[in-house]
Amino acid sequence: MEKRIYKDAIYSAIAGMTKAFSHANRLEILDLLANGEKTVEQIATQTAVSVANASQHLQILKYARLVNARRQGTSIYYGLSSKKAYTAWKALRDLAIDLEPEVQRTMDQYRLETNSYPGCHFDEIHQDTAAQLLDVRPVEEFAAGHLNNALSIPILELSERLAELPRNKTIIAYCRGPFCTYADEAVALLKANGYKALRLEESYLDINLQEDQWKN
Amino acid sequence: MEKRIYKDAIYSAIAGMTKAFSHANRLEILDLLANGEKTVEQIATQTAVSVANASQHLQILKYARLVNARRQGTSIYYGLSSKKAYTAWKALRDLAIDLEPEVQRTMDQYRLETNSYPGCHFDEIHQDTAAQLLDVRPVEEFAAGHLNNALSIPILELSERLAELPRNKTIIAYCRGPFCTYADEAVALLKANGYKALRLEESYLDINLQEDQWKN
DNA sequence: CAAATATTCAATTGATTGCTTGAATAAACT
DNA sequence: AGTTTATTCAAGCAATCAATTGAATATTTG
Repeated sequence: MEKRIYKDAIYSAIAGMTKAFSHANRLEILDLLANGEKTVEQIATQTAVSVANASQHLQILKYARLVNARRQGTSIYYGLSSKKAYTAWKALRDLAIDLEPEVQRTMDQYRLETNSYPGCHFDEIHQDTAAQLLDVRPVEEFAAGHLNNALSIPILELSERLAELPRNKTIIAYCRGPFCTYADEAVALLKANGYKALRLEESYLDINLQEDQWKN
Repeated sequence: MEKRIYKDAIYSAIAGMTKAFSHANRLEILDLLANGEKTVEQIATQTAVSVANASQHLQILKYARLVNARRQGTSIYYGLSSKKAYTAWKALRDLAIDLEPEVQRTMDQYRLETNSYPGCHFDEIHQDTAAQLLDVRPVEEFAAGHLNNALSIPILELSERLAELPRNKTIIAYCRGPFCTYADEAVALLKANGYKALRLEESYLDINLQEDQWKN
């Protein structure tokens, strides 16, 4: 094999897979699926596209082996194929947060408009006994994996279930990751009801991935 | 700001940056620039495209902030903008090596055709006194950064400079990374001349990045 | 076996991306 | 100042990608 042919083949194959990452909707889908399996319809609804369109994007992700599909009952559940797929998405995400001003600006503006307060990091609070972790994602996502000692109250039920939360602790709300707004909404609601509350910057998967690093 | 508008803005901005990664030639350029600054002409020559075409790809990479440009004398030198950019490329690369069969197959076939021998990893050899690290990249790349205790003999000069290598040690050749063939060529030449030689799987940057992880 | 339902396919149209060519720019050297 | 040289720009054409629509498929459930 010619050296040039070899390199072209390799880099083209990688670029082919990389193309799966280069569409806003597909990134959103990956971010969503990182938190647990979902049906095509759920994905379409939550990312605000048509079912046919979501299906097409899922085909592309499946062809690139970033997600896999599993039939259960009448539906097909799509899920992230591997942790490495999340690692790659996280690397791209962190890079963009770092050097794409548009991303920073949009995040800042959102937090300003919604009067969000500064978040905190897992390292700072995870052995603080005066802090209570609160997972505000849907229950299925909590079931698929969550931080140790976290309480599960989905954001939609939070206003009715405030009583379950300890009054004497700071509530640390977390959700799907840096672009998810559930935790911000939770903090706003909690503060309005007299709780001390903060948003955790990391998601469950970010922590999970980090812990894996120490294992190796 | 509407939640939907916010998410669309964020994911679109990230996808915009990600598009810079989704072309074979641009990946090859990133891989090249990770080893040190180069002029447009050098990049064009080494990646086998026209100068105008290389320039266009570089504009795209620059716009995405993955590379930056610096004028020196009559030429413009392009270089990787940050270590994070390499981290992201490495994450994509590793993911593809892991789950894109075409990449694996091509690498395997190349090694078979060129009778390449199995490589070794930095962990296994870096404090082995019976091993001699050999950097076969061009001198400028060696100057831009190299592994401790490595000798620098560019692949083009290797056949004339064999005498500089210790006969009693195993020569561990390394180059630009997993898709670079210099180290394979070096090992073939060394073995043909009676040396014990192995290819190092990692590049200088891979090790460098790994060491940074422990620092944090 | 038939009906219901979730998902995928196929075809179309418009938008974006990629490469080539030849000209334009801009800095550096004489 | 004029010339050289490296790089970029602009225009054009081909190829690829994206969203929509409506139909087709396949599996479950009755």
